[in-house]
Order: sequence, then C-alpha cells, then structure tokens
Amino acid sequence: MPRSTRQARHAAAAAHRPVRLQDIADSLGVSMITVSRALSQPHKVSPALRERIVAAADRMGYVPNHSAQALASARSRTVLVQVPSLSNIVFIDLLESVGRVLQTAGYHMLICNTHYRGAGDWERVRNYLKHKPDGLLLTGSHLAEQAATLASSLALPVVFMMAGLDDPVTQAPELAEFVGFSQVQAGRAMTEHLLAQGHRRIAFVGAQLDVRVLQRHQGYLQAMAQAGAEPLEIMDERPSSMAMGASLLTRLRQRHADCTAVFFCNDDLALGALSQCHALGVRVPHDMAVAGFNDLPAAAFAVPTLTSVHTPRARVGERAAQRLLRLMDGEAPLAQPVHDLGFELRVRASA
Amino acid sequence: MPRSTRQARHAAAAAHRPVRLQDIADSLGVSMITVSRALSQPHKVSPALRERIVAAADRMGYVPNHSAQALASARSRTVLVQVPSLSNIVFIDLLESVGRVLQTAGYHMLICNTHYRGAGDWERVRNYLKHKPDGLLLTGSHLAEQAATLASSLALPVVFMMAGLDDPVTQAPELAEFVGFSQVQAGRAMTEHLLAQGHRRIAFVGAQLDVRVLQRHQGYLQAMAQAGAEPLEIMDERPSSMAMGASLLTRLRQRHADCTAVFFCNDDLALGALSQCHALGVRVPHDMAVAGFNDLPAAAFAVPTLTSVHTPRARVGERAAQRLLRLMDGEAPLAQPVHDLGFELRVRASA
DNA sequence: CTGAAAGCGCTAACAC
DNA sequence: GTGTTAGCGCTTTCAG
Repeated sequence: MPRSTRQARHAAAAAHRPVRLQDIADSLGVSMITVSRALSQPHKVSPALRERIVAAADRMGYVPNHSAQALASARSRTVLVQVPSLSNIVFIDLLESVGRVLQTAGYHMLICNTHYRGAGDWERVRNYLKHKPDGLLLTGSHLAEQAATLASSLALPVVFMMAGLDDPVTQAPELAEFVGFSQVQAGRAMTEHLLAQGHRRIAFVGAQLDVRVLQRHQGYLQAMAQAGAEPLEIMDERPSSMAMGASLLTRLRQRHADCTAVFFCNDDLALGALSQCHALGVRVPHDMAVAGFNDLPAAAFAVPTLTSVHTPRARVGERAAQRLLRLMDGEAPLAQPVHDLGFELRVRASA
Repeated sequence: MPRSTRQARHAAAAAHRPVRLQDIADSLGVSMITVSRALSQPHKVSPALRERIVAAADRMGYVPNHSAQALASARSRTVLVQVPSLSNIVFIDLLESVGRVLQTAGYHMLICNTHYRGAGDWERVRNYLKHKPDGLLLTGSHLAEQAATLASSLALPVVFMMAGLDDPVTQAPELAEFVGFSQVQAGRAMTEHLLAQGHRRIAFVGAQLDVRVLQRHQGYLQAMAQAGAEPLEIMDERPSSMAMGASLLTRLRQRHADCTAVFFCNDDLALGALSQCHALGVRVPHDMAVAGFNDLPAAAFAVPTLTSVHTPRARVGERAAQRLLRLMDGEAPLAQPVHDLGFELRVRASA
C-alpha cells in the first residue's frame, strides 16, 4: 500500500475510530466483559445494567468485530456453501433456501462458486477454509473424498446436497449427511414415461456433463435396456443453454431422423429445442415428443407446456441447512444419514 | 453449548490442532514473522529460505486464519455485496461477474440478500458490517443516504450498481461511484418504439414495484405524455413471476379491452403473458403487441420471440468491482463518478 | 534480510 | 452478577 494511502486511512480512522466494547465499558464505568455478556448472553447480566449497556451500545453505534469474536471464541458462525454455478437456477434455489435457514439461525454464508471445474473444485473450496467455517455444505459427491480427509481431521460437519443417493459414498466424512434424490431413478422414471407413451426411438441429449447429468443418463440407459430399446444419445460437453438446446435438436434430427421422442438432461436445453421445433415446423408432441428435467418455472408456460421432472431444490437446501445446524450444534449424525426427498414427474403437453 | 459437545470439540481439536505460523517456524528454526513474510510478502525473504518455508507450509497443510489476519492487519479483504433478490437473474448475473473480478484480485465476497425489503434493506446490510468489509457494493440508490453517513465516517469506499443514473444522488458518500444505465431513458425508449409502431393505447404493467420498476414507469409516462397519449397502467406490488404475468395479462384485457400494446416491466411477466395470449387465442403481435425488459436468455426463444431491452448486467458488475478495487486501493474517486453503460433495444417478433 | 515486542478486539476460564 | 487474567493467530511497528 502506498504511503499516502496509509496515512489517509489512518487519519480517517483516528477521526472516527470504530467503537469497541471497552469504549462502552468506560462510558458506563463497568468492565468490558460485562458489556460483552450483556450483548451476547443477556441472561447473565442484571436487567437494569443490561438495559443501560444496550442503550449505550446503540447510542454509540457499536458494531461488533467479527474477526475478533471468531478468533477469541474459535467459532466463526460462518458456513461455507459450494455450488458449481450461479447460472443454473437449481443452485440459486438451493442458495436461497439455505440462506434463509442459516440467516435465521444467526449464521453467515460464504459462497464458493466452483464454475463447474470438476477436478479443480476442491482447490477452490480449499481457498475458503481460511475463514474457518463451522460447517460445510457441498454439492456433488466428487468432493466427498477430499472433504473426508479434511473434515474428519478438523471435526468439521458436512452436508452434501444433491448427492449421495445414487453412489453410496464410501469415503464420506464421519460427520456427514446427504440430502437429495436419486438422479438415476429420476432419469429412469422419465424414460419409462416416454416408453409408456409407445415411443421406442427415444434419444437422450445431454450437455454440461457433470455428475448429475451422467446419473440421469444412467437411468435412461437402464430403462432402455430393460425395454429392449436401442439407446440414441447426443452428449456435448459444452455448457448448457437454450441456444445449445436448439442446436442439439437440429443435430438430433439429422443424426437420428426416425427418433420420435427426446429426453433432454435439463429444461434449458428442452426449452431451446421447443423453440427450434417451432421454427422448423416440427410439431410437438405429434412429430416429436420433448421432455426436460428440473421443472423450471418456464416449463409450465412454454408452448406447448413442457413435460419435466420436478426436483425439490428448495427443500433440499432447507433440509441440508437444518441438518448442518444440528451437526454444528454437536449432535451426532443420524444413523441413516441419507435423506431422500424424492422427485415428481410433471407430465404436460410436450410428452 | 452443552458440556459434552464442548469436550468433544476440544478433544478433536487437541488431536488435530490446526497448523499455525509458529509451528512452521519451529520446525524450521526461524522466527514466526519470517514465515509470515515468506507467505505474504515473498520478496522480503531470501529465495532459499522462502522456498524452504513454502515447502514446509505445504507439507504441514498450513491454512491461514483469516480472522487473525484481518484483526491484526485491519483489512478483511472482504467485500459486502448487497442484492435485493436471488430469484431475479439480473442480480445473479451481477454477482457472477462481480465474483469473478473480486476473486481474481484475492477478495472474498459476502453476499447480503435483502429480499426486496425496501426500507428494511439497510438493517440487513448493517448486520453484515461486523465483518468489517473493505468496501461496499450496493444495488439501489435508496441505500445511498444511510451508506453516506456510515461510509464517510468509516472511510469505506462504496460503488452503487444499477443506480445513480436517474436520480443524481445528493446524499452520496464521498468515496462513492455509480455504475448502471438510465432506467428512465430505457423505459422511455421502449415506449417510443411502441409509439413508432403506430400504437396509441399502450399499457404499462408492473409488479414487484422496486425503485427500478418505478423509474421505467416514469420513462413510459414521459414518452406517453410527449406523444399526447393517455397512459394505461396496471401496477401490482406482489412479486413478479411468469404466473403473475399471465394473470396480469388477463386483467389488462378485461380492464382495457381496446389496448393494442403492452410494456411489461420485466421479461418474466412478459413471457407469462405471451403464454397466456397463446392460451386465450390472442395473436401476438397482431392483436396485441408485447414487450418486456432485461432481455433474459429465454426472450429470444419465446414464441413469438420477445421484444425487450437488453441491459448490460454483466458489464455493470465487472466495472463496479473494478472501480471498487481501485477505491479500496486508496485511489480517489473519479471526478465523474457516474458510469453510464447504456442499454439496447432488442426488437423481435412480439412488438 | 531477519527478529523481538506489542497489540488488534474479543471471549473462556476462573475468581470473587 | 460482575471482574480479572490470559490468550486466540497474526501483523505491525521498530531494531539490528
């Protein structure tokens, strides 16, 4: 930092130095610790004094110093929440509900966006550990192994969201639980729905091939195999988007002209495809049935309305946060640490 | 905390106590401060020693304690970012780009979701000040006044996002800048476009009436007044959504049957309305022209494609973060502290 | 280039 | 119910 800056900063600080506990204590002629208690453990201070202290703190504009609190108490009241992306509404809903629960409990949320880096995810998460979170909320079981080494050595509770239902995680941390639903079963259920409609030439189209997409794909394969139908797939690693859905639909029509139904790994792709069908004059579902996954708000308003799998994102976040709060409170993990919140097929006009 | 819990925690901590600078120093027979410097100001330590220290830190699994760093250095390397909602993609895009810039610069982001509380927003923000952020990124000028008192007394730099272009903020903090575009002008431009198409009976439909929506409405009113057209409005305080758009469209048709064009305050409403038009057999744009605002990805894929105003959200976040970094670095605010990043009309099929 | 001393603001533990 | 003492892990002086 340049010299002049430091001086300026110092001058400002000197002019308006933040109020500390000691300042309040001095102004009232009591000890600092009493002020501390009055503010954070009110029942330990006599009502009369407590009131005077709270009033003084208010008047003087006291703002606690979180770093000092965390350092002295060895509790940061902070939870590290990892998500692979902010562009996917699934994770936004997760963050929203997690945030609500944690906020109510007086915890703050540190968000780590790993940008779908896959293998590099852990490095990102690691970078946030310096904040000494009291607990971890992770999406995706691919972090389980590393989290295990870390969390068990630090005795840090972890809850995995949207994971652990399909691949019973062997390397999981001791203080861990899992909240989600079975992506495999969900993929399977949708495929079975399409089969039940009489379709045999059913394609699976995936993009942004992360763990969850591959699991849905597995479910698709299982259902197709069981029905003795030949799988038709288009898998593209590039990020998912409506534009991508439109272009994949075109590719699908070229590559598998006889295909009568398509199961997209998410609604963004499906919605883009729906739009492309309209543009190409492909009638949905008459010429081609289209299904998605996640049940975005837009699915029910598409033309035609989109058949999809509704996933309990908000409830996953809520439950995960609630469980983590208990674990951070010292409770032992449940004997059955896997919470299956299920999913629902939403059959609409497109398939 | 129950007694047993505390003991368990303590036992675990004793077993695997986190590595401190002192531990590394001891293992190498140097002083703690040298280790500190080797890790955070490498140029101040001889290359040979530095290398040994870094290796040891790595081997021992050292993780710095952010609270201790912040407390000792009086810099938290944390930025408080306030958004009114996570359900609105506008703010997600903002967070995404802000996050990218800050992460690169080694800052962490503390997200404060104020849930469109309006007047209560400041209380929420206040609650995060205990983390002693080095800077503030706020959305909405309604926080300017309170931020001014606070920030100037704390010498905290602030950048306002999506604000300050319409209502020259008088009470702004000294160390403040503004990044956004004129919502009023944007609302006006869209209305003028509809007027230019020959429409006279143009309605404005708003929901979730926050500052920005009201500003767009102002622009609409200005354009209508200038054209000598009578304004038709439906304003609903409830949260915005596609479902709400559908129901507001119905209400509009009932209340103003002769209306030929409608300007929705955002794309969510407009997309829901488009769907409802389809359901009601209202041909767009023939029977009714429909326009939105924000240019969501879905706008270009709607049927028919949706005319909207494209807003530079990602660029706003990026610029705001960049400017805040400079301010936190001690630079003086620009003489012209208002950054107008403009907007673009995206004329498509619906209007 | 390296080190010693002091202290950031707060809370845990133990008095009284 | 209130106070005293000590220390959390690190960085900032200021010395050499």
